[in-house]
Amino acid sequence: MRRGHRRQAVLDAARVVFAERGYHAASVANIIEEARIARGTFYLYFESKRAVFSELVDQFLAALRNSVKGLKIGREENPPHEQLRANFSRVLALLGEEPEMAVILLDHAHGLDEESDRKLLEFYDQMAHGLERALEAGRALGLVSIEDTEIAARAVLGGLKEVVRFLTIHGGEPRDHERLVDDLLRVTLRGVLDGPMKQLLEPVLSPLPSLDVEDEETGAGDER
Amino acid sequence: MRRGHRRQAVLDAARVVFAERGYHAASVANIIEEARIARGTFYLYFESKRAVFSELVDQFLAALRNSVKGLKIGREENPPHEQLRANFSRVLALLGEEPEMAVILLDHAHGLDEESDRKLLEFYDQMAHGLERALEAGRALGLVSIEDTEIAARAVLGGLKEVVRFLTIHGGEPRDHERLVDDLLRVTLRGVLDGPMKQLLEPVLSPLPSLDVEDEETGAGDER
Amino acid sequence: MRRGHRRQAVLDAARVVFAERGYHAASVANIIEEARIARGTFYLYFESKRAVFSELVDQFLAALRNSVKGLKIGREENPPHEQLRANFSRVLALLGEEPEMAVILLDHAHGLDEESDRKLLEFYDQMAHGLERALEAGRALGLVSIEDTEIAARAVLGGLKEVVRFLTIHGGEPRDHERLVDDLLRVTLRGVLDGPMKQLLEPVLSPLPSLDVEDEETGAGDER
Amino acid sequence: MRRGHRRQAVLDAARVVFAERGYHAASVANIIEEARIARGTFYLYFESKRAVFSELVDQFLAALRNSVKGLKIGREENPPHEQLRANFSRVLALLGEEPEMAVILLDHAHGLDEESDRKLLEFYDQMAHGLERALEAGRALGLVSIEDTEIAARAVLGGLKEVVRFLTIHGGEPRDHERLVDDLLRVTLRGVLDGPMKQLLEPVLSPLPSLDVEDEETGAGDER
DNA sequence: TATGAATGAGCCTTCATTCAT
DNA sequence: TATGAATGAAGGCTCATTCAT
Repeated sequence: MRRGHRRQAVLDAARVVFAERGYHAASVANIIEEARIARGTFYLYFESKRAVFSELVDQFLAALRNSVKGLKIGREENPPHEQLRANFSRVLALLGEEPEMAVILLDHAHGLDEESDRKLLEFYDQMAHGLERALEAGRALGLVSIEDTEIAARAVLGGLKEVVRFLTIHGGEPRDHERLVDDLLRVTLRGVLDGPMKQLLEPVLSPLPSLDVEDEETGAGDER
Repeated sequence: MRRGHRRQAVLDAARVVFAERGYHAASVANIIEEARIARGTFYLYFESKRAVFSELVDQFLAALRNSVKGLKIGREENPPHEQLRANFSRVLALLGEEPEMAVILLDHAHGLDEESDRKLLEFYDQMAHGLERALEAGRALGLVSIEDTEIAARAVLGGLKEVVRFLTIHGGEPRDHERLVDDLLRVTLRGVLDGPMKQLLEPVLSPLPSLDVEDEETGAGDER
Repeated sequence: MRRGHRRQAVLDAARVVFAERGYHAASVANIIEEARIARGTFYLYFESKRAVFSELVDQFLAALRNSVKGLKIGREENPPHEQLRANFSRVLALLGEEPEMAVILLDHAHGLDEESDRKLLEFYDQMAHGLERALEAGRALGLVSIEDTEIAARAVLGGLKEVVRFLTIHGGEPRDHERLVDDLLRVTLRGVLDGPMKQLLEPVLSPLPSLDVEDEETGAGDER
Repeated sequence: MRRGHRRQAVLDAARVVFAERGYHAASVANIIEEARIARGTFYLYFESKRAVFSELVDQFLAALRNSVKGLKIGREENPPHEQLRANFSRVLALLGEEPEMAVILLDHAHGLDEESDRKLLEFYDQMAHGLERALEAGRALGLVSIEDTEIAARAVLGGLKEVVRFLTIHGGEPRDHERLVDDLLRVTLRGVLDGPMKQLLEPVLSPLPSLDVEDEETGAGDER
């Protein structure tokens, strides 16, 4: 059996097992059983249980990174919202294709060790920063009104994550891909979008979150 | 030392240790060291390591549940968006006050056992259903346009979770509470809000997510 | 509460608990619960769990010893077999009155530590020696034919023990005391064979135990 | 090292350790030290400390059962007393060959858990029932006079057990096997009384166990 | 390269005993 | 004398990793 082939088989088995049981509950025994190899063989291809896990996560994070393109603004480029939509679509497609990795990433990749945590944090930071830059660009163009783009970016990121978790882990009813992308984009963008119509919207939006000075809800009584 | 006092001390120590290292990396040895008690004393108050963890999570979930009030619609009630804002405010305040529990809940409470997973899932389901009902109510009033309220609710929930994770775990710069609540509400509501001003907004929104028939983006470029 | 009274209460509780669960499965917690005293109180009266157990056993062994009288031969004395019968009767009565102690002695008093084992061994040795001396006296009088009186004594002792175990632990149907004593004495003194056919059997039996020189049974085929 | 070989080595070590210290005082540490294996190796072959112990006992009980043959009556069969003698001989030989198992069985196998207790009790019940059937057969043939065959069977069983205990645990002087078997058989079948004086004694003995119909001893004077 | 028996550090838990009140 | 919270030694068991074949 070709070396690379065997190695991949271990990765595949590990992915299934980790997704099913999480990092700690998954034992090397489970993995070699799934991969139908001997104990020692496992360590011929991977240094440790942690190493397989890390490789799975690293590979997948790389794929996710690759599926996200930085927004480019220019006459020849697609309009920003289309670029954003394409990113959403690719990311959701990737996660949909690899539900095991979605589970692993969302539920089991945290808190294993400093190194892994750092890498994961870095990844989400990158994603968030990408979104943030897009929002800031939007602000510069007068399309985005929200000031705290860092928070907004995290919220958008979190919305994506939770929807994926809902669909893959919670067993939510599968959605049509295009429609799902649209819905997410709408929820996301209509929240931050703004523009020349802002004035018209104000009557609707302003009563909402006490944006205005004369709004006197002191928030008192809201604490538990 | 009063019995309840000592028990609380163990809970406090456990909270710190679990937040710092996660459930598995945290040993009973760590907890009793933090609590400065003997090994046996720990088991005087808790049946097992799992039991302390569960109690921490259960208590906190209960507090979170209590901090969320179902939206009531009526003349004497506050307007829905204010009720929603109050919920956001209370939840964020609670999580802000107990950052350790936020860490535990968001990063370490998954995948420990079926029972715990079920409880956690149930909790998030409840929160999501609450939001969903609110959205559906909004739709009935013509305020909310998005159809897939289930997805929208999950997205909102995820936004909240991720922002909390960002602020407590990723070490994001702390925000002013009121402003944070406002921002989250804006991101959330402007995404789902709709109403009489919709027509005016269409020129801005319609090019976005291929809502219109004549929109010809075939989804090309979505492939990964 | 008088000191002795309280102490006795602990002993009583311990007896019940030890008989029910055995030495190891019985915890100090069980005993104090049964005695309805506090943990510390237990140690006011006894040095250790082992100490209570030892005291129970020692007391009972003493009682057993007291119930056994050495056989006296003389004109004014009862005939030996009556003295033996009386001993059997008293021992069985005592064990019957304290089934818990019978259980403890027969099933749970072995192998706890060197010291206790020695005492127990000593006790059984004494009992066996008493029987042995009786048998030897019988031999001197030509009443007892068996040569290995040590083995015979142990066999008799074992018969007694097993019958008691059967009646108290195995839940054997209770017997009428007098009849039981008689039966045990008969089995012991005359064996199980009897009846009008006894004389006829003698020719069959006598070659049995290779008492005779001309006995040619090679015993071949009996080994496994 | 062959798998079965290592497993047997663990069993051997465990047998020695359990016989020496009893079940509770024996630790897995003791066993692996005796077997000169690592901690984990022990659990490679046995599920638990209890499991090794049970296997030892179960195996030995099975061997004992196999060494006992039901008595068969018929022209071609050996006479019953020879069959009985053969059984005694085989059982004693087996116990003599495995003194550790004798110790374990007699002193340490009680009271560990319900399941084990049940099995042990069952074993002794089987042995006792075997003896009982033999006695009943004897009664039918007019060879056995004792009525309470259940008690008699237990007494015989107990005699055997105690003699084995004496020889293996109490450190009794080893006996010649054939002679020992004979002696036990004699004690069992004919009791300890014998000799030319037997006939003379009959008038003395017979009033004892109320064998005779016309015997009117009311049991007076026997009470303790 | 492949195997799987062997290893041993480490963890959770129990429970007899102590001690401050 | 009585209490019961606190103690900590000790033991059973798991499982990632190693190594001889």
